[in-house]
Amino acid sequence: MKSDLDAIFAALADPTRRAIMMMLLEDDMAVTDVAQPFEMSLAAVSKHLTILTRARLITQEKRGRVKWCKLEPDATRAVTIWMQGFGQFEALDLDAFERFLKRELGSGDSGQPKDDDYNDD
Amino acid sequence: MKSDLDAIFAALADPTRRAIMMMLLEDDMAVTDVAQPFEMSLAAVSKHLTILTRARLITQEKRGRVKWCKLEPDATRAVTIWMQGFGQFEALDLDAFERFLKRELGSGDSGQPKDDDYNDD
DNA sequence: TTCATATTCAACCTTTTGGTTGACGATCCG
DNA sequence: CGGATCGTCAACCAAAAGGTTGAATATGAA
Repeated sequence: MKSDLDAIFAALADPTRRAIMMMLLEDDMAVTDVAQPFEMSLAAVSKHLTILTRARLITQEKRGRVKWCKLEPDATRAVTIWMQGFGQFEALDLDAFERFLKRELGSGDSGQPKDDDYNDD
Repeated sequence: MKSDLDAIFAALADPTRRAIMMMLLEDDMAVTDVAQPFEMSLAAVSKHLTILTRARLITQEKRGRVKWCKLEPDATRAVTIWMQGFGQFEALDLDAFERFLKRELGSGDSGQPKDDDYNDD
């Protein structure tokens, strides 16, 4: 079972998808409108939107024949909490980080170490 | 030319690499020691470390025959600033986000829209 | 009904990613 | 010196990612 963070980071690793996120920051948009500024097919953009949706970074709601895309700002919370553990950031909430870390490590990822010595704190 | 964020997010999308980051949170480590808990070859882990290094999430310093890996906490700053634009986070610094966004959009990524209407605020 | 629009699906292709193995260069130790 | 250890390199491989095109499905409008 893949971690949520896998999907979220992978989704954000693509510049097209980050650009889409920024576009949606201004307003909700239909798939066709999202696609318009890009030099690629509508099908390709549709796939990008699917990836963002599966990562729960956006939601898509169909009204009539138009599918509206909107940001899901809560999704960035997991990432921000994760990131905060690493920076020497003012807003560091180490407790939240620890709790998140336990859940993340407990999810049985195949990429995880077989030995979790470094995990018991 | 690839954005820094491409490399950073891509690096963090892999659970092995995130686990490595968490291990390094506790202490600097030699490559062999980083590899020890994982069920994969030393060469594979060495590649993961190279990817983290190129993303500037860690640094590697060779002393004798041992290469020490250590976290580079500043690197997470770019991500955190980027993320903050999306969440409804207390620590939202919209100015920093806007400046970062301009630089990111200005970097001539092939994945970027040809039209930047959504960018002029 | 018929036509146009909105979006996805399916098949396909190329490049990238994440892993393997074996050989190699560098360094420490006896 | 000779042998063990540390780490990378090179060649290779399978699977996933990101794109294409053309056909299919829904819905809206005339």
